[in-house]
Amino acid sequence: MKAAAKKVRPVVEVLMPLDQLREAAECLKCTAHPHRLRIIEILLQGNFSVDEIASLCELSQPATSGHLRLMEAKGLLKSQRAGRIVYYSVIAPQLKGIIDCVRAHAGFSQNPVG
Amino acid sequence: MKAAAKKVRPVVEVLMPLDQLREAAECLKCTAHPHRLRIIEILLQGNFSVDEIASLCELSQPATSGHLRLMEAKGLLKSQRAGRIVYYSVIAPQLKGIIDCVRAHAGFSQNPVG
DNA sequence: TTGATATATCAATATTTATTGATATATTAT
DNA sequence: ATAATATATCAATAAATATTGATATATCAA
Repeated sequence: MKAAAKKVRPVVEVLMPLDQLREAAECLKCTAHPHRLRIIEILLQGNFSVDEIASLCELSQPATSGHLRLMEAKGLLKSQRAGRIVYYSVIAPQLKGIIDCVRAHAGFSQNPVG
Repeated sequence: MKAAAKKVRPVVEVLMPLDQLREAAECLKCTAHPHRLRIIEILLQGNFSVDEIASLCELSQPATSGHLRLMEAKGLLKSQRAGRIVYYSVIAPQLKGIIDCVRAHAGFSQNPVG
């Protein structure tokens, strides 16, 4: 062996590129809000109008609209107008995974079977 | 049938209680940062010192320490001093799930097999 | 047109979070 | 005690987010 080999720790496995981490962080930040998590929970079960979501969440209409538009702007949701009603729905597949993860670790299970 | 039954939409399945959503949001908010995601990636592969993490992440020492203590304060990590070196490690099981979710949707797979 | 309903936008303030460098503390070796 | 190393804290400014109510727009019905 040559010169003082500096104590080397096991090399870390491949890490995701920063760009991807930034994107992921954006998405996570968007979901990191209790009311938005609830809205996502609801929309994972179907399409709902702003009004329906507002009352299911017990939120004001403007607040609900704000959350929905924020998530739409980030590409997590999409909206579709039918007359005067606007229906929102999930488009980002990662939302299912995030909610599953949240449920899994909150002592809550969607299918209380096991 | 009696009176005008108001058009009823399929009832939404059980939603998580707000308290749990608040907790989950706290945790998500904490992970929703590109450098912290990287730190979590690293710590999921073992225990590392502040210095090691700083250089793996190309972050300053104070910045690294700040992120680590924040995550420790939220109960996601723990630290253990050995002499003058402090090793951090993961304690919150949900971190694995979050990183898996992030990897799954970033066109990145840890085991580039399939 | 008017009125009613559904949704979106704005503005203003409050709160939180990020970022940085300077400095403090703790540990070990001499 | 002093020096060197490893980590933590502080302070100050910047930047991002949340929250609320008032108001605007759009659609439909009469």
